[in-house]
Amino acid sequence: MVHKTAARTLTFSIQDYVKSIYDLTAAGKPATTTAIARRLNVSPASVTGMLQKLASAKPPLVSYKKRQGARLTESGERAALEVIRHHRLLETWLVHTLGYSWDDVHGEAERLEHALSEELEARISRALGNPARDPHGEPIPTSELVMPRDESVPLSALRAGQEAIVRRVQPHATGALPRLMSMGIQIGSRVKVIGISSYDRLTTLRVQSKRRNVTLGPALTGQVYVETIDSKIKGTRARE
Amino acid sequence: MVHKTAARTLTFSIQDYVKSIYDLTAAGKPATTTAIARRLNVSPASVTGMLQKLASAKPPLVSYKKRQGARLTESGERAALEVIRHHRLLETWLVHTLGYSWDDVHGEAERLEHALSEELEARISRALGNPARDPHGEPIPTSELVMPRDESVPLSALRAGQEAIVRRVQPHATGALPRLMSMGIQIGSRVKVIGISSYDRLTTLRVQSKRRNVTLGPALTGQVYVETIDSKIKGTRARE
DNA sequence: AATATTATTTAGGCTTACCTAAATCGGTAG
DNA sequence: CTACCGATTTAGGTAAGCCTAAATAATATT
Repeated sequence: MVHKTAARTLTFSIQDYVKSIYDLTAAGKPATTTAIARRLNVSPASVTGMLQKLASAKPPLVSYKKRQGARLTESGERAALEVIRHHRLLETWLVHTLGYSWDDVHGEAERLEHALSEELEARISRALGNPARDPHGEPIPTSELVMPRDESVPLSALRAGQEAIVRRVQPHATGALPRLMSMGIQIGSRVKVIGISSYDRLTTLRVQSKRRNVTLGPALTGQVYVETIDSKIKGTRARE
Repeated sequence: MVHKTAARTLTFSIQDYVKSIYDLTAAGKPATTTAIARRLNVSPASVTGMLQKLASAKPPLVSYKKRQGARLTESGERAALEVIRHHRLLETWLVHTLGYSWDDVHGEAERLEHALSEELEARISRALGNPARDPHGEPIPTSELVMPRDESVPLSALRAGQEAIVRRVQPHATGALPRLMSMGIQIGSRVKVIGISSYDRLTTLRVQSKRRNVTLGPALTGQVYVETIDSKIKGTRARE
């Protein structure tokens, strides 16, 4: 059925697309058809169709040239940030007021995000004290749709011996969150890189609070973002 | 776009239909095509189509014979109660935790009700202490999908001189809620019927707490349900 | 009973968002 | 430079849900 709600007149599907494209272009490169398809569990052919549609919408939401992937336009990015704000506020809300655990709210928020009015968004945000991060440590866009800066780097960028604090975890990789929980790693956990096997890129970490060592594969170290201890000590140093 | 969530595999649209039919058949008579159409803001032709579909679904959700209106089957009623439970829990939730006013939550809940998982439903219910009524005084079906009995009668059924307590207000009639608010009537308000003009069916009430008289037309007195004081005094007398 | 009104259904279409199968493009390996 | 492979696009369908216009049935009016 067709549903247009919340984020003005955008269908649920379109909201999902712009959100995915936002994430996929975070690294600077355009989002490829297949990457979007994988993310949305949809065939590549469907993605092509949708991209063509989004690119030729009244205010185009993506810029897109055949076989070159897609990027969000100004409007597209606004739309994406709106959805992301909804999603992350909802996650925070569910954790804070209903006792959900951080590794359990993603799917729930995914469903609710499209049904949130501006009014409700504002009330939730206010009730939570206008939080800047969600339970996974991901920054929440402001009500003016500005995404807060985030200085953290992926765990995979650290070298042996470095210490860091876990700042955020991308909740997409299914299973990543429970995995981390079971190893005693959460947002705020302090970890030290014991070693990285150059052969298979396995990273061994010490989780300080647990006095315990754990080993993570590249699938996880790419999803976990940390702030290294030195950059923290030097304060605002890394500002740009 | 097509969305199937929450209440198992029923589309949003179907959920809306069964909910409407539930309400419309409350009086015992089948729900007519046009009544459903009005309620859902849809053309009568579309309703016919949907009723045919619902009647021939795998487990039929409605029983329906050409030109005779529709009733819910067992499964249809379960589906409706599920949606209604979602809706009323959400209303209660929004009022209790986000400071919404009772005349402002209906639309919000209408959008969210379809996106509620069983899990979230249960958590909300628990957090609220498994409430039996929503902010409009409407009974909330239990988690086993039993609709609590409700002994209240429409204000329009009272005679002059009778006193009663306002128990629930049907939130559908747009504008009814703000109207009542402005007259100082809420759930729990004690009122006394001063008189009913036999000519145009206008009811004049005294709102005890406000020491104030107000006059309501039949559009309102049919939506406001009350418990008369005597039935209250005699306790469980009116049990069937 | 005949006509008018209203309610309902049928018929034919549209849009959104999917899908599969069959081209086609572009880059890499020989 | 050419063949191949994976990524992408085109073509042709499907399913939901809605709509309008026209036909038909039920009810009301005279």
